[in-house]
Amino acid sequence: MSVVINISLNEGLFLRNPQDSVLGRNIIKHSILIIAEIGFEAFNFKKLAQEIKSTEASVYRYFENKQVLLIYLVSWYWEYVAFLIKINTLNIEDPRKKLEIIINSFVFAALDNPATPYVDESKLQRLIISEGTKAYHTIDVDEKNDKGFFLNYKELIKMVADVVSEINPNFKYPIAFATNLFEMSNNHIYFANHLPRLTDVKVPKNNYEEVEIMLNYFADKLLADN
Amino acid sequence: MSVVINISLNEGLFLRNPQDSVLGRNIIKHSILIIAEIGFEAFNFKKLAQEIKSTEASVYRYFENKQVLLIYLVSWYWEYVAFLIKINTLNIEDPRKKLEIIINSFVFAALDNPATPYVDESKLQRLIISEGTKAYHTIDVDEKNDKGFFLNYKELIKMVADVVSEINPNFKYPIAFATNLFEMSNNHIYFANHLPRLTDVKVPKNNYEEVEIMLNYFADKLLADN
DNA sequence: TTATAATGATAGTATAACTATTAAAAATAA
DNA sequence: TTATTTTTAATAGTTATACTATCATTATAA
Repeated sequence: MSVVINISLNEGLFLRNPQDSVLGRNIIKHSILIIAEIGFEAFNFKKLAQEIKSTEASVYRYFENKQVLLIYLVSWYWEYVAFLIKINTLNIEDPRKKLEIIINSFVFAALDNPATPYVDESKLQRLIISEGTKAYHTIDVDEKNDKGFFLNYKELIKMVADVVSEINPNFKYPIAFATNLFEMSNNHIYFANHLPRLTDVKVPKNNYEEVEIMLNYFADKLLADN
Repeated sequence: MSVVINISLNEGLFLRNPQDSVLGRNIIKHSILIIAEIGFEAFNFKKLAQEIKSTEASVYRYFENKQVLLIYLVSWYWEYVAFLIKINTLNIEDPRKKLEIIINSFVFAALDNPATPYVDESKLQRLIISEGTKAYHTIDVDEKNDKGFFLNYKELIKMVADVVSEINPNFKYPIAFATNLFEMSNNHIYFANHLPRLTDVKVPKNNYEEVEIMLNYFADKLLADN
């Protein structure tokens, strides 16, 4: 028996659902691997097609262009993190404990999950950390937003912000703090690996424990009732 | 009489110092305007050359490529913010007051300064907000870092982190908090303008007051001695 | 089995990101 | 002031990217 998680994403993100065919799943799988390896700028559909022994034209039948494919991958990740949070907080009452699990889920998202056979979670997380914000730092962000391309991220943030408000209803910026937790998590892993003078934490051998401790420290200070 | 601020940047960032010639200053001036208008991806040296009535080849004599030009602009901005902070905190003793001025300087950086005749600060800030992180989110970040391309940012962060430690020597993550102040400042202005559901603040007509208040709120909570 | 859809193979266009060469103009030094 | 050097402009060319179009082939579904 095997369980397969099916992540559902906005239909506008693709021309043909990549989850429904071998070629589609290959596109997802190998685009993650290639982008994680050579970076988003050097990545293109020709290289991807060569890797999966298909053609550029075939890849274009699934995704409008590489920018939208990136948004797809990022949305997939956000949905996956939301899924992890939901199952891990299922029986938890205490909101502070819930937030702890949320923070831990950012880290846990790097563990490979056999229920997602065509996604290497560890590589995908690396991609998110180094390329993720390029998904929404584009000149046409408003049009893309109108098409609902960022809904998954917004829903995830809303979920976290609600927990923040539960912990301390008087805290004035629950949404900003929720987005900040994500951004900090990604940024400081990146800084620790590449620009260590921009952070206080270390991540030896991709052990993100210090990042987790830091985020909880920030949460405690910010959400203390004083 | 006129005062002209000369920002000094790492020599590795350019092939010929753009501050030393009319063409060079034109490159700086118009690259800011064009990138702020059409975004970094659509920007290229041909469009820039057309705008300043020069040629692609001439632009290439100043900058290796558009990525390095972006780092130059971003570094220029960081140096400028550092300069603003220094003159505005000159006679201030109280570190909490200093941090308030630092936070205010992020906002103030958008005011046009006649002492920098070839830089439109307001446009440059918009560029930093929407494209800034692309300067260091590149596959060759380590090599660029080795060449000292990000020193200006690091120095600025160090200066802010020192103030943070002055306010509360027991605070465990002064550097992370300093970088976070910058990132939050930029991100939440961007979110307020493009993805409002990712923040709690509003920036009507580029009035960044709410962002300033939020950052000070975070600073107070985080640096309170408890 | 036939129709329909998905994929592959191939070709072509416009633009980007450079590099090279030579001539003209501008700056500077003798 | 002229001669020399440096900078810029004009032009052309190369390789790669980001697509689009067409048609043949293969898989799938009715």
